[in-house]
Amino acid sequence: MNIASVIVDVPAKQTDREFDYSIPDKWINVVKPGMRVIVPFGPRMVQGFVTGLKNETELKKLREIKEILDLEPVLNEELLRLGNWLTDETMCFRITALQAMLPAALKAKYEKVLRIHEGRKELVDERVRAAFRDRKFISWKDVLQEDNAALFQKQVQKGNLEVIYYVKDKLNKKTVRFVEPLLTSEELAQYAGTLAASAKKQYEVLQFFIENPGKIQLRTLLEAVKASNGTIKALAKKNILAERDEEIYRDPYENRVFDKTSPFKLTEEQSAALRPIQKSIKENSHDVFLLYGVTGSGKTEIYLQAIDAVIKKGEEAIMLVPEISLTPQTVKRFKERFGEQVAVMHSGLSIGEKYDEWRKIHRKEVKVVVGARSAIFAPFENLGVIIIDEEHESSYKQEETPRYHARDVAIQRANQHNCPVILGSATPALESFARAKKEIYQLLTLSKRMNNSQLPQVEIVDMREELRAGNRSMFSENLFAKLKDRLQKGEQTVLLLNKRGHSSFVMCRSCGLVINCPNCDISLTYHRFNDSLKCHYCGHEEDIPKTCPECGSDHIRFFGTGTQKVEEELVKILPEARVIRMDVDTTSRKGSHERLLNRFQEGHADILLGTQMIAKGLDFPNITLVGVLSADTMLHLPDFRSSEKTFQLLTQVSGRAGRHKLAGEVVIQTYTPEHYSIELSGMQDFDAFYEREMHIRRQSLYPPYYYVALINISHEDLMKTAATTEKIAKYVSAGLSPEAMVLGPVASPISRIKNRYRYQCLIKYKREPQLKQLLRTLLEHYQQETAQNHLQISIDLNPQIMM
DNA sequence: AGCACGCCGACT
DNA sequence: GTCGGCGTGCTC
Repeated sequence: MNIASVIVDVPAKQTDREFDYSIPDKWINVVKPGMRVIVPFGPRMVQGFVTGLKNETELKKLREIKEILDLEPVLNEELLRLGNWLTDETMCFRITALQAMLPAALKAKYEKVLRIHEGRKELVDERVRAAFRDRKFISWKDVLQEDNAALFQKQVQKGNLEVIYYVKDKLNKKTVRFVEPLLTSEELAQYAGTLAASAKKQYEVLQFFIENPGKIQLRTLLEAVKASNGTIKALAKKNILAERDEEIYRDPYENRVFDKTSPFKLTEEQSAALRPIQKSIKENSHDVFLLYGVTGSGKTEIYLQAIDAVIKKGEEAIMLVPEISLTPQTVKRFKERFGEQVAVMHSGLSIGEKYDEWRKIHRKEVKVVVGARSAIFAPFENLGVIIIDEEHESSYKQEETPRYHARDVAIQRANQHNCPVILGSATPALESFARAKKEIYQLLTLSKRMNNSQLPQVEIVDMREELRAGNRSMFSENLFAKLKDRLQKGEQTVLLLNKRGHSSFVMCRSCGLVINCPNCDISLTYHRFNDSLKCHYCGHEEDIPKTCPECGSDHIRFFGTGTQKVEEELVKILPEARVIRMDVDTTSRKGSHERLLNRFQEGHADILLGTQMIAKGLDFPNITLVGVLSADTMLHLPDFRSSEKTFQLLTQVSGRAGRHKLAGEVVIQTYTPEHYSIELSGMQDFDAFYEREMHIRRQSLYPPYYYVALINISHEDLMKTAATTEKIAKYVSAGLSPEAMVLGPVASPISRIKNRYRYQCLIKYKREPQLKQLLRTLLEHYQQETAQNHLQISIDLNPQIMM
């Protein structure tokens, strides 16, 4: 086996295949599938993944693997297979799939630098030589910044300058400096006696080691003896002490003590739900369970006990949680139960921290991973269970390539490992519930809350009537009265507003002009924080115009309501209330999410005001009121799931109230109280909602009755975009069976982003075995135009959002 | 994706 | 004649 098949890190259609490399003799039996290597590719060096080994190839001449990056494969056999499955399933490049399964730290960085060719210094153009005066290497990137790039290029052509291609790891292993004595305590004491009288600090350090033998972290030592680095250095120089850097894990949860908890006693309902899961774990059978339990019904305890059973069996568990509810509170529950056996993975960690958590899994130092979507790729080898909490959450679908859904990956992996999958939710995705009803999934139901607490009382307030009654504020009489009441009682309130920023848009009252983003077809949002207008899509930022750019009038006004504005309003009407605002703006800094929640939990605030991110996972006993300021914001989005999303959000947020001893109340403000998703979420009646929504889906031919695939096309030129989409729609339509429907072309809901026009067409189908092949041919056909970046085509099978 | 190679128009 | 623009094709 002296030839390796390698997938190179060049995400392009033409390079999306294996390339063969010969393995240098010294590395035969060292190189294994799943390892990262550096290989020459054309004139440069690139990173690649070894996918297989073989003895023969059709090629006459092979180039050699230049370097091996891993001691152990980073992808095991199962994950390599999963990579192929992902590639096929999401129609991405193989390299993209492989990289998606690994932490970002393992992705290569490339650098191209120039150096004067040895012995040719005199031949180099003097202007170029001048640039090299104070350095040996010049980065090609820097050369391009300057206006004499051509000069350098010529020198390269002449062979006077050498081009070196670097492949660097993003990988940084964190090290900490340790100090340890090289002598025994007796020898140290003896030596201390010989020290000069002036070397007081050195004497103290030696005393320290006599009392505390063994290695110690340098920083701790310096603090303990109040010495400086120089003292240690001096002793090290005399070979009394040794300094050494040791690799450590960054522990995002260091300095935190988790009290060990034991399994709670389950209610009868919980036990009944856990039993079939345990059976499946015991028998290694690949079952998919849908754990359908109302908010507060104790799903987490079932997860914990299922994981416990898996650990006892010597196997491993993956626990997926939506990104926004991966709160310290959630993590705590798992750390408390399983202690050091838990790794945590979420976007709040730095690249290095994520890498360290990943390594704990890779080195089999942990048994459980709790994480967001990408944790589904945790490199465990004996999976015993995969759990997806809040399985309906759209964040389980990755919105960039590879566009995978963690639920599908979970089922695929569990199939390979012969282990069960548990999908949990109080408001399952329609697709999942339908599958449970068809007995593809096993339905487990929890209909009662724990602690015997009742589901909260929900009141729906018609804001149109409030307006008619002369109340123009954003709080209805009812909600305001209840807010005041809680304030008096010292109980807490959660207020949900599904919009960030201050106002949703800025308009001129004289001519009606709405200030739009110059690059995107979307209105700019006012941000009070720096008093500016911001585009949420391309990041464009500008000052608020003093006068209307269209008509010159100064009647510029803010419309719509954002969390910032509500906060200001609260200060006005309830000045005594202490408010914590949580949205993307206040939680962008690392750990701020946690800090705000802690403050709320500890009772330093009366009202928690926030966007969607507060709807999940909060479990605070003192919350007795939940207010939804405007339930309809999501309802009118151009998306066939908008009713489902609205129902889920309202039901979830309602579930935050009255989870413990105190009873909870919910006030939902809306302009469309008659809408079934609002009405039924008020009754917390998922089953009725399911029936109602399924009926609509059947009539309108949407999932779960039909599959959908979305093709997005973008181009700088509007006509070209429309024309190409038209052609694509025709082509797809012709290639599919008559039962399939192709809708469009239509302009995307946001018809322009970053100066590119966007069109889409939607395919609805039941069974089209040739669909993927057809789409692949389509991509191939436009390959040239997409390679030149004029045209972008993205295909999303089972899209979660229609933008 | 890069990068080389090659073909064409514009300039010393 | 040569420089540099971009279209074309290749990378084990």
